[in-house]
Amino acid sequence: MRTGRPRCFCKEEALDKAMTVFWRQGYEGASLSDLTRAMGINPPSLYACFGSKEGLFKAVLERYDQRRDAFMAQVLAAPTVAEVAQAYLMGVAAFVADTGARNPPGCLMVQGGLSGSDKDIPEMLARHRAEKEAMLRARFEQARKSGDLAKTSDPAALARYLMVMANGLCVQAAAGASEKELKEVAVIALANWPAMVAAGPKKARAKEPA
Amino acid sequence: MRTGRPRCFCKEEALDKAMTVFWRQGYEGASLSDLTRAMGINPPSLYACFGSKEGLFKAVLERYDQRRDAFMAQVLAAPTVAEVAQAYLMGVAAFVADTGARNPPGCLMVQGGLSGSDKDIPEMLARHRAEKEAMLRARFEQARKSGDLAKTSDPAALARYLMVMANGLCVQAAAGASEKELKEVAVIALANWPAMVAAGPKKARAKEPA
DNA sequence: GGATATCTGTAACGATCGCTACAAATATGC
DNA sequence: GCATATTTGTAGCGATCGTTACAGATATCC
Repeated sequence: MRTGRPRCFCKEEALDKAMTVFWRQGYEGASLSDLTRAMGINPPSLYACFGSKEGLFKAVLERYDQRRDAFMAQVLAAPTVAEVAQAYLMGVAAFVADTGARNPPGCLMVQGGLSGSDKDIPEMLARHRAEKEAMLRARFEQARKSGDLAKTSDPAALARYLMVMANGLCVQAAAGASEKELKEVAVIALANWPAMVAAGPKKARAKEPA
Repeated sequence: MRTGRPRCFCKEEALDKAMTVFWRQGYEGASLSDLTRAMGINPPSLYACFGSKEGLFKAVLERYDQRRDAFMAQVLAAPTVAEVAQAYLMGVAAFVADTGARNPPGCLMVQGGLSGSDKDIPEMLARHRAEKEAMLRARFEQARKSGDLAKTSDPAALARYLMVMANGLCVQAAAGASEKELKEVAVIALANWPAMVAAGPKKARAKEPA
């Protein structure tokens, strides 16, 4: 066992407390005093454990990812692409609406900071979002090989479409939309999914004038 | 004419300079020194003209709205709901991708601040976004009365769907997505629009487990 | 029971935050 | 020309920012 005075707080609990602050107020909007107050510790403990505010945010983000990994695995395990899409969008809609009051509405990877005085945090969050998108894309590419998805379809664009929907749901949730309202949107987005992936998106229409 | 020493800067130009700072860095990420440096004026001039940082942001947001009013009017004037949807999403995709380098990528109403240390700015931006959504909803309600949209369809949900897409495109654009990538997503979102609005979204599916 | 190592709370660091007091500068009204 | 009104640049306000020095507290090692 390690020598020295032991830590007086639970690292995981402290990260959860910090997560809700970053989630609700964003990276720049969360001050050190906000964080230490919520975590129930003093600045030196925070810095000894996490190094800096940005280090704390990284640790929070990793914990956030861990929590969502189970959800993503469940989504990707769905047997058909249509069911993957449905599980993903309906799951996101349920998650980002503040159902249990355990978390703020929206998503840390969006609320955390789309912009800021420097680009570190926005880029970090963008990388994490891109990672989720890559998972969906890989699943769709696999489906195209196995024949579940038409050869003419574009797995990358379909994955991006789902991510755009998910991020849009986050924005709407942060503004106070209800789970019912978000699921109505998800249903619309999914309504024609089977027909769409069977035929593939009509690429020609992308060249029409906006 | 007014007495006293005249102003040395153009209010509109100053607002445009401030707009790009708020757009790129968000409300909280934009410091007074960032703003005054970009605007080419000193703090007292800013405060005499706009009252406060929040006052400046409000003025910037109003100017932003004015710029987008022409676009919204053009969208709403499209003859059919399908063309309204297409004009809106393709127009947004073109706008939020940093085409001309005249503006930062994304949308001020999203990048400006989804979260923050206090809720004033996020709520202000949410109201402005809701205003655009209300315009689309009114257009769809009118279309339902005139028969362009099926009686079984839900104008509010359709308008919300378009807003979710638009906001999602903003998030993706802020992370560096190209206009081509965004338009591919828009095309997917629009691909089945005519069939959808003819039949109306199937409400029953909203009650399926996520 | 020291010696050592780590964590704790207090208290404060320099830098920056949003904002403003003040006097010089520059216009109009008469 | 003189009084009045408004804007300008300088310079700095109190508050808060993220961060850390320091000494006391509490554990293990031997």
